[in-house]
Amino acid sequence: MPELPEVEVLRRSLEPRLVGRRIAGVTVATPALREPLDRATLEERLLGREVTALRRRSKYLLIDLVGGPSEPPPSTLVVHLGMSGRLTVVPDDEPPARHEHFSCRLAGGGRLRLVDPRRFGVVLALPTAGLDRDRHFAFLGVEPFAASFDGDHLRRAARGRRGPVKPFLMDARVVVGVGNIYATEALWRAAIHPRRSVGRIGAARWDRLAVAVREVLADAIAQGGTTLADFTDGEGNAGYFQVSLAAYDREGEPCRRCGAPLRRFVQAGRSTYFCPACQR
DNA sequence: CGTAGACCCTGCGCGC
DNA sequence: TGCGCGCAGGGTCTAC
Repeated sequence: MPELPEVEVLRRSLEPRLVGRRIAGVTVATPALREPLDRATLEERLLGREVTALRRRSKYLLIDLVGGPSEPPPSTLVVHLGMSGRLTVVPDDEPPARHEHFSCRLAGGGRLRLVDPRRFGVVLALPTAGLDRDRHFAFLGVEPFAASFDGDHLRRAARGRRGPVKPFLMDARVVVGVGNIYATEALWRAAIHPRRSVGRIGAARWDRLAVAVREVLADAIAQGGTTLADFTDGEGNAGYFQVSLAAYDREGEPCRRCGAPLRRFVQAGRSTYFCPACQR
């Protein structure tokens, strides 16, 4: 469910509600997420600490923490929402929700909780120092809003590789944060066929694609993300970029550029939508 | 080596 | 109304 824009929207909404707050309690209700939750480590690295900042790397939300009884080194709560995760702050008297697998009680009131029906999410606590050498982050590629992400980056990354451009664009070693929706949308914006081989894309097309990726992500962030079923920000608000989707989930509907009916097919196990007339 | 497919899990919408 | 099927925004592992 959440790609980069949704995690960024979540980060921005939670930041003012969490920075400066202290974690007074940790509850692990369901350890069996994509990776088992380690209650002892979570307690050790979270309890009694104060939130200093919220960051994002790829589709991971990073909640930085300092302090605690024994002056421990800074730690970071890492949360990945998987497909169906929702992270929100709710009042203390809010009863535990179905699929509320993990929560932190905040000193002074409120509870940060993860609700995740499909349990593809990840929650872990790591030392802040050396975070990017952790296995979850060590092999991640460039952030799409970094200065180094451009057509040239894509062109060089594609060198020596084969296969269609859409799975390439979704490969986090190439560029992070671009999932099925935004890969579909970026290719539509750049008028590139999702099946086009990466070996048959010239510099001009790579440039166009890099611009399209950045634009579609920025537009989605500005509109609060895409809510297909269950994405919300940290206060429970839905996004509304779904009304701006030009290709995703629009099989049979007219292309907004040329009017031809959009088509759907399955690529690398995921639904892909494209305009057979103007995406080449 | 890189790429394709299965798999993890629950919920929902659809067709019968 | 009820049931079974297919599908869903992610990532990782195995098999070629």
